[in-house]
Amino acid sequence: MTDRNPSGRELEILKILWDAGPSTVRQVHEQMAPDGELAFNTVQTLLRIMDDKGLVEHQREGRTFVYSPRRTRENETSRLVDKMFDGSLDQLVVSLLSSRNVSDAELKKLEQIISAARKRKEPSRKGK
Amino acid sequence: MTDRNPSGRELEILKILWDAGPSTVRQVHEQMAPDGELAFNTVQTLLRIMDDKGLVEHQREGRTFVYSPRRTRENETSRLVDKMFDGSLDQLVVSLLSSRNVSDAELKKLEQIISAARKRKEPSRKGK
DNA sequence: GGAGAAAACCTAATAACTTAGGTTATTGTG
DNA sequence: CACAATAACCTAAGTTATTAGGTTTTCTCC
Repeated sequence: MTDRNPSGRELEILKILWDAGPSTVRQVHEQMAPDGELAFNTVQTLLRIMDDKGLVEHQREGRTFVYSPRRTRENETSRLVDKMFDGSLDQLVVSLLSSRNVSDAELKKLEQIISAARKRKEPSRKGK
Repeated sequence: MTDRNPSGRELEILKILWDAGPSTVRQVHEQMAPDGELAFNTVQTLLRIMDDKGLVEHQREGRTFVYSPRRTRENETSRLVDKMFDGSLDQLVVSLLSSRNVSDAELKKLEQIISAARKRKEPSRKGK
């Protein structure tokens, strides 16, 4: 039970909580089903179960519960990369670049992100 | 039915097929459960169901079936990124860099991968 | 050809996921 | 106070996932 993965709907809810921050059942419901494709109660049940499983936690706010994700998107993604690529970030990126059309602007941004990460790493390479 | 996601075990099996190439039930079983934690029949059933769902396909080879994945790892990953990050590759990478310790060697390799992708995209243009 | 092994095929039970209806408690309003 | 609204709580039904035991088929070897 240590690390069961979130199922489809669970992931959907986690994503909403990641994007929107701590939310009430109502708020999550509105995000998931703005046109009522899903009952309020359904979302409520899902959240309660996820609470039991430790995927989210809640806090009373007056008489309503405010739910927050327990796992960060970072960790969740990391687990996925481990699962799909044995942890190889390189492989993941190669894979993504080959499967989707990435704009030059995005590539450029990526380049910057990487080089920034390298700079952050380099200067402290003396300590050991 | 168009795009249901593979569940835990299914993903595990897909990964084996991606890594090892087309395999028989026995081969998959040995990969998944070298010490018999899972029955042969279990793996066989999983593969048959995945076949029904179109996640894998099979081919007779003598009297045994050889299974191959129908979806590429690339596509599967792509779908996941869409789900978690609304398709933003940048966000994904930022996220991963923050959640794991990436070696400088790996970062360097990443840089090369990306700059190669850029070149492929705009052969006529110059880098900065 | 028959015995044994290995494979596919059939079946089923349990657990987990997904959905939502009904019930109860709280609170704000006329 | 009574009533409507809103929220949590309880329950359950239908579906999918996970697991594996039997059964039948097919091959191989003596």
